[in-house]
Amino acid sequence: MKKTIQPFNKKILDLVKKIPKGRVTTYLEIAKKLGNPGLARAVGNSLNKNPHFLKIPCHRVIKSNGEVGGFALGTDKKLKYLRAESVIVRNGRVLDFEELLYKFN
DNA sequence: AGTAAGGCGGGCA
DNA sequence: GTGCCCGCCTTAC
Repeated sequence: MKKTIQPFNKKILDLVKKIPKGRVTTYLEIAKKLGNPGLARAVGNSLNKNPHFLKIPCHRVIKSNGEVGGFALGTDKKLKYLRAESVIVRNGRVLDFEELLYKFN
């Protein structure tokens, strides 16, 4: 098996790193940006397996339906970080996440 | 609303 | 090196 697919992860890292503070994005957006919406799982998988936590604000990435989704360190942590960035979270769901959604162009 | 199946990369056996 | 199972999801039944 070859090594880590650079384009895939790199793209994810690049996109996620570009998310402004207090802004969020969805796995779907990233997946679509990568060329295939079906990549959603693979996207989260990479963020989870890869120790990019110090470099990538994974907590700014949520599910496409507004739920914060999961988090390697714990969903509660994710909520905490989001709140710390002025993102209002209610019962695991981001309020007006559509407005906070950072769309890559 | 809940459950099941799906396409994709990564990690471990 | 190859194969199988899993996963921070999405969509359809």
